[in-house]
Amino acid sequence: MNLSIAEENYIKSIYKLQEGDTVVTTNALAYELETKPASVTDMAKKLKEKLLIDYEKYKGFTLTTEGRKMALQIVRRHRLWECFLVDKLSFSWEEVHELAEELEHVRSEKLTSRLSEYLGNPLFDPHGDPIPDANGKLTKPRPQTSLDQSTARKVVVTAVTDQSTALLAFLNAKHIKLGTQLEVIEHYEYDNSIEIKIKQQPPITISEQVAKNIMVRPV
Amino acid sequence: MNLSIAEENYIKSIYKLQEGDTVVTTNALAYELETKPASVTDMAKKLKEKLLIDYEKYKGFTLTTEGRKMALQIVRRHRLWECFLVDKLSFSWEEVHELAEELEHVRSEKLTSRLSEYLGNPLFDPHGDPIPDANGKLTKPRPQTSLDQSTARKVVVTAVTDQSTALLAFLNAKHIKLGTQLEVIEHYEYDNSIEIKIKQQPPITISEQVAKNIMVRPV
DNA sequence: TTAATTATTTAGATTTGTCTAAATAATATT
DNA sequence: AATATTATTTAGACAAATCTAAATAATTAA
Repeated sequence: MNLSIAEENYIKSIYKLQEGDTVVTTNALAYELETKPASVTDMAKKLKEKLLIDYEKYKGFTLTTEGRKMALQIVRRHRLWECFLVDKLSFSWEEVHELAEELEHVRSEKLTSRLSEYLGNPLFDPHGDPIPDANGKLTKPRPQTSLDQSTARKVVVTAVTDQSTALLAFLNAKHIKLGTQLEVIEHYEYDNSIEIKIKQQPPITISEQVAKNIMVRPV
Repeated sequence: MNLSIAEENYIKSIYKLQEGDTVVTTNALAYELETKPASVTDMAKKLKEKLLIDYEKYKGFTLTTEGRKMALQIVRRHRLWECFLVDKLSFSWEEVHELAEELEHVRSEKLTSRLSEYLGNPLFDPHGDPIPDANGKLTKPRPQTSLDQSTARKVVVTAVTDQSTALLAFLNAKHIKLGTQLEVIEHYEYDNSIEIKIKQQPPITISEQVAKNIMVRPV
């Protein structure tokens, strides 16, 4: 099955939005892909035709087994390229998403497996997301909660769920990156903001909105 | 100036065919791009509009200064990716062309310069072709002649001009690659075939056609 | 349960890059 | 120089991916 770049992007986004067995709606997908609902309907017909999604008018979409397989291959390539850019070319983790978005569309099983091998067959990308193996098998994600839900005092940052430039820039300014150790000092119930301390730095306060997008694992 | 992948491929092919100041013809470009002359004419109008080529009806095309600049950037990316695939991912030099053909279209100055740096700012790609620097400056190609014109007895293979799978497979079978040392034993005037010897291997005979496509440098 | 709102789809148009078939220009041949 | 051949361009069509505006279905609220 040979997909166009556009089709790959749709499949990837449906995968991303599907989370479990949720049905993906037309509007949600249009928003995710920064396109119009009418365009999504058009593409949905094509993907159904190719047996990559289940789709009935007005009922939303879910990936078929074949579609999920495709999605996992794309995700695999995306995350491996992110590793490459960070580990080998010294990009910072907030810069790599866009580039990986392009590199992921080079479809070569041989390239992908060689790249993976070269990187030491990593299990997680720089954002902490698991990398599917060649068969599409995902390593169980590390036990993690969002910072606003965490009860532990000492935690490590394992992922950031919102990839917006705004958030990533904010975290960068505060010197918070993957692997950064945080100590939770105080949880203010009034607005759910959190006071944290990073080693050798003065404590800072983080809004609930930010805390929700920082994933952590107890140390 | 933001070019589509199709436009980039046209610019690159015109650059390739232009060699010096030759005017590129519609048919030659159509053949190179494996497309139809009518399509070439269509695209020529667009590229002229964008000031990347000089073009008058029935008179062929040449790149403008701006067009040549674009071409050199694409060529730079292509050849750097070839280096990466061979040096880092252990691909053999005859496999990398197609993959580089795709990777070259990721347009990021930062990625390109980081990649170049990571590879040690190489001056030549695995086929022996010079890599333009960030400003589009080309290193003078190494002094080389085709094997059929070479007068030296001992030579090194520096490049292969014909990238066809057939030739590359042939060379592979004979264990001839970039950097291979050859000793010219005999030049048969009858059919211009050449008898050569590779270290620790029995002598082999090579047709004029093959010899024309193997570039060598005296040792 | 009807009306209002929101979500989704359809119809028809647009852009990019391509094609075939026919027309025209340039070049080669006699 | 007239004719034949080859190269190039034009005209008109098509597929992919998108869009806007209008129509229709589903959902929510009164």
